Amino acid sequence: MIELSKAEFAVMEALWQGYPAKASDIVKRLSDDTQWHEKTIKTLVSRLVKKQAVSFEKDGREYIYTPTIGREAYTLKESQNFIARLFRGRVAPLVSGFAKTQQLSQQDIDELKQIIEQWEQKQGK
Amino acid sequence: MIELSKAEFAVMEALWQGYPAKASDIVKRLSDDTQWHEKTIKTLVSRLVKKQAVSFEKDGREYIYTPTIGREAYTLKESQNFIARLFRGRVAPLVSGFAKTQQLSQQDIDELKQIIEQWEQKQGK
DNA sequence: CGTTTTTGATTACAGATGTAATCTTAATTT
DNA sequence: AAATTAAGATTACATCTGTAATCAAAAACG
Repeated sequence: MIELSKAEFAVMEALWQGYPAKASDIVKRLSDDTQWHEKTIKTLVSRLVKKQAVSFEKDGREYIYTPTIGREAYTLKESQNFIARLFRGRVAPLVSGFAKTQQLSQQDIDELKQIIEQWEQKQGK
Repeated sequence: MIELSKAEFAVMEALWQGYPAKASDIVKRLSDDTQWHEKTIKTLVSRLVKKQAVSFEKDGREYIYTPTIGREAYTLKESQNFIARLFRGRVAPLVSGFAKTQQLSQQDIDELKQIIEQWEQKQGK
């Protein structure tokens, strides 16, 4: 699986916001959230290309970048890994921690209920 | 917050299994799960001491190690960070990903239901 | 056309990480 | 007592990460 560092992930977020995108677009988007130097961002983009998380097409001397992986797919993989490592693959303990420390909102609860409902539908139960 | 690398976390897991514990105990426990060399494990323990995730008492020339942070507290912090970074702080999207890819068990569902129930009790609703 | 700017490529460099090996010193064994 | 072993301390070293600076080449500007 493609592994991204935190900084690389932040760059992916900027790209996922809209693609294909030029380096300058990515830089612009990231300026809103970070103080990263343009050079830093370009280094990160290069590393993403090398890791094949991002592909590019040439347009004159500029490159037009596109993510090769979707945000959903990536975050799901990461979540699975995380949950496997910390909670032996089960999601409930994580949610439980949030509950115990009052970090669940009404919205979370509503969504969880819906997830459960759909799950039960699918189980034909 | 104390930051642990993956390898360091694995060592903490071994220590959390039972403490205070001698280095040799930790090594023994980890042999079940990993192929790490004893030297490697001791290096990791030293780094944990340096990071103050672990403290020790001398007993002759051996050290007796104790974690300074609990597993629950640490994994909660990590989870918060993770969820903040990937899902803007909300757990439901993560659970939703698991649901979509059939990674929720009946047990997960039961536990989630219980969490919800308790949450609603607390909200006095 | 020469100069400045801009783009990506290459190089830099310190700290973290994985994964030990070597060193020092004290304990154990013979 | 001499030799071996074992514990932690120190050193090692490649790779990854964060964070750029410098370089080469092409484009835009004057």
